[in-house]
Amino acid sequence: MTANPNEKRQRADGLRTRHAILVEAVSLASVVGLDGISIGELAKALGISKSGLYAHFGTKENLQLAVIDQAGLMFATDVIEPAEKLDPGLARLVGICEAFFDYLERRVLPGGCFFAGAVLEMGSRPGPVKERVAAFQNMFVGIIRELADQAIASGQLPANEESELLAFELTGMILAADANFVMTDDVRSLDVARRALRRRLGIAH
Amino acid sequence: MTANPNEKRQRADGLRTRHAILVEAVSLASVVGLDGISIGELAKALGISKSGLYAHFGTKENLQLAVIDQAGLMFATDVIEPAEKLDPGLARLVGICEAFFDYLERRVLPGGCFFAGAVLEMGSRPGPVKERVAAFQNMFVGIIRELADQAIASGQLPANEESELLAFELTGMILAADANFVMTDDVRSLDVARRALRRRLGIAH
DNA sequence: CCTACCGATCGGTAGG
DNA sequence: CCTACCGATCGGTAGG
Repeated sequence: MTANPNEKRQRADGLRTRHAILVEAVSLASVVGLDGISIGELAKALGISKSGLYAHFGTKENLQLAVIDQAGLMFATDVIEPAEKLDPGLARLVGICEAFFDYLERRVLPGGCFFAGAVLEMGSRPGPVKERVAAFQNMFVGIIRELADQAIASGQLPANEESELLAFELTGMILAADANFVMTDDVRSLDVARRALRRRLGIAH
Repeated sequence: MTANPNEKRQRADGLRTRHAILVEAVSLASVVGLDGISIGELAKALGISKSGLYAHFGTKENLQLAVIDQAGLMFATDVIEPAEKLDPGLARLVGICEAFFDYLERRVLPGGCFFAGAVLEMGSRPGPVKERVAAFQNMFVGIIRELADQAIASGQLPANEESELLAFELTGMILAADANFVMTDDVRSLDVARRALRRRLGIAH
């Protein structure tokens, strides 16, 4: 009755526009921050009107939540999924960290890692936006820690390693790599990160 | 001729006001970011008029530069100087990192470490503000690396340690400690940081 | 998705 | 340090 090809096209177009908005917004937010995005600036960058954005997201907060989800999707695609070809345990653990360094090197986003910035930006601002960022962060650190557990259990890492401490150190390397790369724009800072990683995990270089 | 007690009082008052402005601004910036500070909001928090702020700093950028300097002063006082009582080398290296974790635990600033946020916020925004942040970052990492070199040279750390990699790892721990503490507001996250630090440097716990 | 509009706030200035 | 003001932009809404 109500379903017709025309309506489907409209919906598909709407989704495509929505996706284009979010990709641009993630890119913008990586530079100016999640709160630094303005609807007017984003609309201008996309060549549409402000009210077009409101038609899609209603409020700025809803836009921010959608931006976090989109950034999470991109992060998963670019750094988590590539490592899933590797064996669980040490190989995949190293793979994720190296995929992150490669991700920075490819300059996917102009402001480096979206989440590194978002965690420090939103950490002291309670609310749904912070919670959404925290959920992603917990998910990521959880993966790292689980892989560390597997590496320890299988003897790929020393039995006296503690996965909680190792996960802390590795997320630290990821944050430091992002901070250094974004500050210097120099890929050699990523080589430091790669060498520190392999040395810490006792891998030949 | 022109110098009189009245003028001196005025200048001293001016400096006191300036200092009060900067302390409040550092605190505010630790939450909303260096660019997130607005002159109006800051003036309201201080109970003075916007033009009072302009009388002191002229432009927002000048205010930001002064805020960075003030934050640097506070950081030096709270985390670098306390460690200078300790012997150069390993003891002071550990001391600085632990002083940083204590600094977070005392909640000196409501948004955690000012510089951790500022580095990620300004990293991809070229200009004098970024350069001022970078200068402080380079100074701090330089101290860490120098202490690591001394610890290696004196045999307190293994001869096959590389100070560049170790400095990278320690700044990573500092960033991760800040991110976790700010996100969870849980002091136990700092215990993880302390344990990871001492384990990494081979210190008994 | 659009134009046209709202009150509030932005950084900054004039003049004291 | 103040009041009073500037043009620009903010997030958001009305009505289509």
